Amino acid sequence: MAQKPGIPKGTRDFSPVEMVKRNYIFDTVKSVFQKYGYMPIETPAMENLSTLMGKYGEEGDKLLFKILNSGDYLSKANDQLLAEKESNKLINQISEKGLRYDLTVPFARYVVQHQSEITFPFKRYQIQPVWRADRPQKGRYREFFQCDVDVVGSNSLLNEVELIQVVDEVYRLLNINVVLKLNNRKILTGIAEVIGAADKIVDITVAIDKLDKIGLEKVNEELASKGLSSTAIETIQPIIQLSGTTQEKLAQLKEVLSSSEVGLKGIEELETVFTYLDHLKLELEVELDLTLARGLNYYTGAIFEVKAKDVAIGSITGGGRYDDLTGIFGLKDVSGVGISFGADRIYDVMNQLDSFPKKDGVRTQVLFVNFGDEDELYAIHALKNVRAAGINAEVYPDNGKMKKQMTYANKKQIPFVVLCGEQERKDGVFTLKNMESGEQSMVTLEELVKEIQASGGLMN
RNA sequence: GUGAUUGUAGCUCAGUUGGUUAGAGCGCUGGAUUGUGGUUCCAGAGGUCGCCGGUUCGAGACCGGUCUUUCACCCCA
Repeated sequence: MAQKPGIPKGTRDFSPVEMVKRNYIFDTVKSVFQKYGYMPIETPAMENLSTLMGKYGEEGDKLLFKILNSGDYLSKANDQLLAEKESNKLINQISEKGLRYDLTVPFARYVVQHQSEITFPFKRYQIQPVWRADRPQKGRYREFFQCDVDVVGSNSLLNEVELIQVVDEVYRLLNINVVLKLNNRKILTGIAEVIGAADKIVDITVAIDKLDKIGLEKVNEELASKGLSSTAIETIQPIIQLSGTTQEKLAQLKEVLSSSEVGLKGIEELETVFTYLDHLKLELEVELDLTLARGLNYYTGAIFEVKAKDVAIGSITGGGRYDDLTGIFGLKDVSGVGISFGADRIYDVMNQLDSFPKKDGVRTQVLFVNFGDEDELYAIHALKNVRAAGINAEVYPDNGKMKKQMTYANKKQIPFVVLCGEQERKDGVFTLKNMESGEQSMVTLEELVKEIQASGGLMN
């Protein structure tokens, strides 16, 4: 009995039509990355679990896909744990590999492992799928592609500025209106310091991140429930509700954080970045947003997030600076900063806005109808010349009915069809049919090539 | 992980309080048209109603479980 085929939850097949669009996104970001001097690398889909575990917080560990050891994976398992169904404790006995959760941690691993061959600062980009075992929902998949650009081995804020330029250029090319939100983890640390709750920084950032979602009152409730005193909550009110221009916000912050060295350092960094951005006069809207926390706990400086203005789908790009990601793997004092473009969400946004280019440049421009035998030979000979002229062309592989071959051309939206049977072959010509207008004419090979090239080739 | 939601032909969906042989549109195949697609007309093929179990004389419909879809929460691209 034939079983119904299917794919795992949260994964997707991509049809030719979708791939053309996806590749357009990949090609666009790649071209920008390369323009700024970033070079490609790739890393394996699976990493050692020890590389992945503990890098994304408790929640992240849960969302890691673990791979069962090969062979008799239970043979080394502890009997007692097995009997008690202690899956969490059993994991490291039955699994030593996992699917990568993002591209940043594998990159840090790569840098440490290849440090002797790398010239710093190292600028790399990486476009590969990542996997997360959470429940799929709108704009969330279990397998999705990230397009990462990172610089490691440089503390300069010029890198932050450059990455913002990359964001600006990518989204201008893709024709998406976005706003880039900028914050600095040092400021968040400073806030926690000022209210004497340095250990609560994660709780505080998570709570204020929800401001525009659940409102001020609920945020304060959450802060209280996490054990913050009412005076502490009182102290950070002006920060949560900061308003005015960027300059005004920074000035207010300076006052509140005057007693915190890290806090002031964070403000200074932001000021520098904003000053550079002012000089560059980007079209991109850059907004200082203190409610931007981002969950990944390895960020130490700048934090970025990009949202589409016209589509509600969550962030489509995110990133930040991490001062010590390579430290865990034994390479100290290498700071890095990077951002990640979420290709799948960008795809969803562009689809909703219908902002993909109409002409894709990849589909077949002309189909040669197959009449078999000597006519077929005549066709493939001409076909070779047409292809040599840079035209995407194919011949129908079987001497099938005309109706079938024409239907094929129609379905594939091939704009031209060439008919060359006995008569044409004897006269050394071709019948060229324009599938859009229905017109057809007898032409020589040269005229055929010229006409297809002149048409721009592609209908939508 | 928590709370909802969906599943009937290749696709989109009807299917009455539980009652004979489960329907439509689109698509597909063949024909009208042996060298002409996208329009039209005619005919045909295609379904263990997601899966397992239960209630019932009788289940596509009701109940339980499971998988799947979509959505919200947590978290995140």
